[in-house]
Amino acid sequence: MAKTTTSNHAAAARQRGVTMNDVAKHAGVSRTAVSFVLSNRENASISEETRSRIIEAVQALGYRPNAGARALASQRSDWYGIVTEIVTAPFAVDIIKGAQDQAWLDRKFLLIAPSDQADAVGPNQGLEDAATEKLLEQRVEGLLYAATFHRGVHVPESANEVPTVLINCFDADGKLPSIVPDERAGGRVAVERLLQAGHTRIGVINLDPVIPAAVGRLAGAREALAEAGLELDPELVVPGYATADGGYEAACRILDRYPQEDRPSALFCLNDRMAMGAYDAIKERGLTIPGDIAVIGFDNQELIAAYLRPKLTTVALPFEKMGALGVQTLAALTAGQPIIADQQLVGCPLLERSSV
Amino acid sequence: MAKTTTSNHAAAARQRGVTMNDVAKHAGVSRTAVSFVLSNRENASISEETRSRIIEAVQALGYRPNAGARALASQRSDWYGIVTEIVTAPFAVDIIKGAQDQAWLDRKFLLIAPSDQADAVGPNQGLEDAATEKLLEQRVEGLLYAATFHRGVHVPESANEVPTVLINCFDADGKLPSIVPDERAGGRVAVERLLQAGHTRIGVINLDPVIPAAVGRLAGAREALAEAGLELDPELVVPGYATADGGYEAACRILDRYPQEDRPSALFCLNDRMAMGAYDAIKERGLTIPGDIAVIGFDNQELIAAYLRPKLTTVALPFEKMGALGVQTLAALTAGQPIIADQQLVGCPLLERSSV
DNA sequence: GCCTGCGAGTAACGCGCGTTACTAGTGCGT
DNA sequence: ACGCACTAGTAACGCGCGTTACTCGCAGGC
Repeated sequence: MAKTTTSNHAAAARQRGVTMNDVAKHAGVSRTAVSFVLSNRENASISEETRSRIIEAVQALGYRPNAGARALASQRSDWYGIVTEIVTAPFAVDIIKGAQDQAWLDRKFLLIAPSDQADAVGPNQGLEDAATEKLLEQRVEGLLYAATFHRGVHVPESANEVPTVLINCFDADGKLPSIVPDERAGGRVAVERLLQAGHTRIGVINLDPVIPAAVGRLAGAREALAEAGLELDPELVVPGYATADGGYEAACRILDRYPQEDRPSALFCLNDRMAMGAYDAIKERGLTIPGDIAVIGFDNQELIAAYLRPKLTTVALPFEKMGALGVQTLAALTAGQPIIADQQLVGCPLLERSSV
Repeated sequence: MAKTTTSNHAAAARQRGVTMNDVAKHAGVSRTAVSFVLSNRENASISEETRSRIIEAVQALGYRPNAGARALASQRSDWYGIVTEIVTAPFAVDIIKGAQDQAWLDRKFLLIAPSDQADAVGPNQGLEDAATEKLLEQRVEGLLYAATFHRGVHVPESANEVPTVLINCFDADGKLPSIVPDERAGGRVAVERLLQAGHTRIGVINLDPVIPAAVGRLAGAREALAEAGLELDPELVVPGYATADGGYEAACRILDRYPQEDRPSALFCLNDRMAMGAYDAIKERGLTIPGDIAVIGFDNQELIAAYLRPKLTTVALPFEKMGALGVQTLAALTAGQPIIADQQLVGCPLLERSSV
C-alpha cells in the first residue's frame, strides 16, 4: 500500500530531522514559500499550484514543524504552565483534565510541573519555586497554580513575570486572580434539598472549622435554613476528622445522643469520605438510608459517592469547570484583556442519587 | 532590602527578555564566556575571577536560560513525552507521579499529553495520534504510553521515530518494551495470605475473564493453592462486573448458595471496587469481617481500601514504581543502551490491613 | 632572540524557523 | 514606449544559544 511506503520513508527521513529547507528543495521553491503556506498567511501570494506542490512535499517527506524553533523565531511559545500538587494527591485531578481540554481547544500546550506539598511554607517552598522556574525557562506564556483543596496559598515571586491564575486556591497575600468553588451556594443547595425532602432536623458533620470549605458550606446551610424560618441547632453540628473514620465517629455521637424522636432525620456530611463513615454508623444501628436517615455529602468523590450503597447524593466540586475557566481566564490575561473579577466563583451542582 | 530591589529589577528586565548577551555585556565579557560558565564546561579556561563576575551578572539581571533556544542549538530537548488517558480516568494517576519524580531526578521534563479513550480503535484513534504528533513536534527525546488498566494497545506508527516505552500496557502488535504489573505473583501472594490465615475454602469474585488482570491473578491463585495441595473449586469462582454493585451481587450469590458449613470462609475479590460491594453483602447477612468471612482485594485503590471499615487488606498495583521504571527504561534506550527485557514485570506488594 | 606551549578568552557559524524587505515578471492604460 | 499596479516569489536578518576554531599575551626552553 502506497501509504505505508510513504510513512516508512517519512519515518526514516525524520531520523535525521526533516526541516523546512528539505521541503523547499523537494518542492523546488524557497523556504519562505514553505513557511508562508504552512502558517496559512493571508496576504501571501502563492499560486494554488505551488501551494499544493509544497503540501505534497510536506507529506512525502513526513515533515513536522519544530515547535521549539518556531517558538524562538515567533517569540511566542503557545505554552501554558500549571504547577500543582495534584499529581501527588490526585483528589482534584479533574482540574487538570478541564485545563488540558480547554488548552487543547485553544491550541495551547499545557506543561504540568509537580509541586510536592505546596501547602508547606517551609522547606518545600523551594521545590515549588523550582517548578515555577522550570516552567519560566520554557517561556510559558502564562502560569496556573492548582491546589487539591480550597485554601490560601503563597505563590513564588517569579510568578509575577507572566500572567498568573490560581485554581481552587487564592492568593493569600496578593491580587492574583483566582477561580474557586462557591462553597456557600453549595452548602445552601445541599440543605435546600434536605428541606425539600421534608427534613427539618438536620445534623451536620463538620470539617476543620477554619478552612474555607467548612466556613462556606456551613454559611450556606445556615442561609437555607434561615429562608425556611429555621435555625441551625449548634448542638447538631459535630466536628469530624475529614476521613471515613472521622465521619463514623461523628455520626455515632450524633445518632446515639438523642432518643429516636429527637434524632435528626438527615445528615449533611461536609465531605464524602465522612459520609462513607456515616453510612456504616447508620447501617450498624439497623437504620436504613434514606428511609430512616437521609445523607447528603459534598465533593462528589466518584469512587466513593457512586459506589456507596445506596449511591450518595452529594454536591459536586466543579473541578473540571474550574480548570477550563482557569485557562480561559489566562488566555484573556495574556491577550491583554481586563479580567472579570479578582475571584471567580464557580457553582457546585447538586448530584441527585439515592441517599436522600 | 537589597534582595527585593534586585528581584524587582530582575522582574522588570525580564519582561523584555534578558539574554546571554545582556549578561555578557553586564559582566564585560563575551557571550561565549557566559555560555561556558553556565554550562559548566570542564575544559573551558575561565579564570575564577571572571567566572564569579559572570555569575553575579546572572543574578543581578535575573537571567533565565531559554530552554527552547538551548534545545535548538544543542539538538537535545531534555523532554520526554507521555501520552495517557490517565488524566481522563485518574485511576492510575500514580504512574504519572512516579514518572514525573524520576524525570525530575534525571533533569528531564515530562510533557503530558491527554489521550481520550485510547482503548477505542475507532474514531478516537485520531486523537491519540494528535497527542503523539504534538509531542513529536516538541522534539521529545522519547515517548511513554500509560494506560489506566493493564491491557494490549496499539501505538501510533509515528511512535517508532523515537524510543518508546509502554507502561501498564503492552504492544499488541509490535516489539516495544513495556512495564506491566506481575498479576500472577500478585494473585499468588493474595491467596497465600488467606491460606496462611487458615482459609482453605476460598471464593473468588472474578473480573472479565479475558483481561490480563483476571488471567494473571487467577493463575496466581491456582498456583498458591496447588502448592498447598489444594485446588480451586470452579464453582467458587463467580464472575462479577468490575463495580461495587457487581461485587455485591457476586458475593450474594456465593454466600447464599451454601449452607453455613460449606460456605467459603474467605473471598478473594479481584479488585477493590468489587470488595467494597462484597463488604455490603457480608454485613447485610449479619456476618463480620474478618471474623466470619475474610476479604482480600486487589488494586489498592486508596480511597476505597483505606476507608472501608474494616480497612481492606489488598494487593497493590505498583503504579508509581512502574512510572519510574518506565522513565528509567526510556533513559537507557535514549542513551543507546540495550534494554533488559521486552516486558518487565513489577511486583505487586501485599498491603496488610484489617480484613483478613 | 626565537619558537613553543598554555591560559584566557573571543569571533563566527549554525540550529529551524518567522518575518520584513525586496525583485522579477506580467497585464494594462495612455 | 513608458509607468503603474499587481502577482508570485525570494534573500536575508534575527530569535537565543551551543560549539568550534581561532586570537592574543606571556612564561619557559634552547
